[in-house]
Amino acid sequence: MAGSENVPRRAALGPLEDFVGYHLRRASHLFGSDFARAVEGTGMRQVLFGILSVVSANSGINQGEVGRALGIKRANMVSLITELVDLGLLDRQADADDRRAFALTLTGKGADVIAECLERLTAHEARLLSSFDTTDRAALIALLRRLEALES
Amino acid sequence: MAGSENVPRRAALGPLEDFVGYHLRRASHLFGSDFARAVEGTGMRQVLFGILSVVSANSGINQGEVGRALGIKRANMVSLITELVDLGLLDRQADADDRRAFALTLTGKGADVIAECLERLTAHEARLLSSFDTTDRAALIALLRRLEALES
DNA sequence: TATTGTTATACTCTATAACTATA
DNA sequence: TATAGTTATAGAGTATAACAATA
Repeated sequence: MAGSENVPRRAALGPLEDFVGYHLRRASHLFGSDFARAVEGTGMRQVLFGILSVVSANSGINQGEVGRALGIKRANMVSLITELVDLGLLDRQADADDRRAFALTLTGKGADVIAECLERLTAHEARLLSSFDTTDRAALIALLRRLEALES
Repeated sequence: MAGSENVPRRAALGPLEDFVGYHLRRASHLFGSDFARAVEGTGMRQVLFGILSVVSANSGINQGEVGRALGIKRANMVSLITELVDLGLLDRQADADDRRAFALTLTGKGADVIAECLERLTAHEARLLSSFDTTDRAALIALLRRLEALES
């Protein structure tokens, strides 16, 4: 049979093959790796970009709210925000109303980085999803959102 | 309007909302957390269970092949396999044909642990996917498999 | 020359617990 | 009493580079 030689078939996965959790993990990791390649040189990572995105949509928001929106624990937000402030992408100012909190805003540089990444990431998603038409993509996102909605 | 008070609405995500990669990450994390709860007390983790599953379906397979099937780097397989051997779940014996390799097989205890976890994990997936009918579930897995197929 | 397994190492993400200062 | 932010710390997954033994 032509074409049947030298095919490096992969080992069967066993019961794992039928678990949604496994496929989510693999697909997520694949997207994560490609994300890193896509934004190489910008200093961005998935978590950091997520934070910038939420702040850009909610100027003046505080850490806790950002973390809640993204599923990041308070304790872990601290160094992430500090990192973004140190990079000059985020501005952290004492909140006028609540002296415990900080109001976060994007800096000009932060807005530039987001814009640059958005361009690259749009291409990155388009590349990975090149075999997906509009319906497929919408169906996938809809299914994933239903899963996310389970979060306590 | 009744019911509109005290709704702790979450902050908007901004551009992030439309990225498949983000939703994959959140959904995968959710499944991972619930996986851990489901198998609590068995000593299993997602990666370890994956390895056991592949070995169970390919008795005598070596580390490299398992890693390739699961997307785990050779270097990281070493301690994982050692861990499973030390737990008495995996047997590692010199391969008869290739003296560089080890042949991996499940121990009786390993088979027991897999069986126990399979039962719990089936319930765990059923719980998370309780709002998914057979068609939804199949559609989701099919979409995720198409993404995984992109892997080099 | 390629491959199996190995060691060493580093980075990132996430988790928990305990603390402070404000509300 | 609850919340915003913090510190310290640990666990886990993944990444790269370099090496020995064998194919």
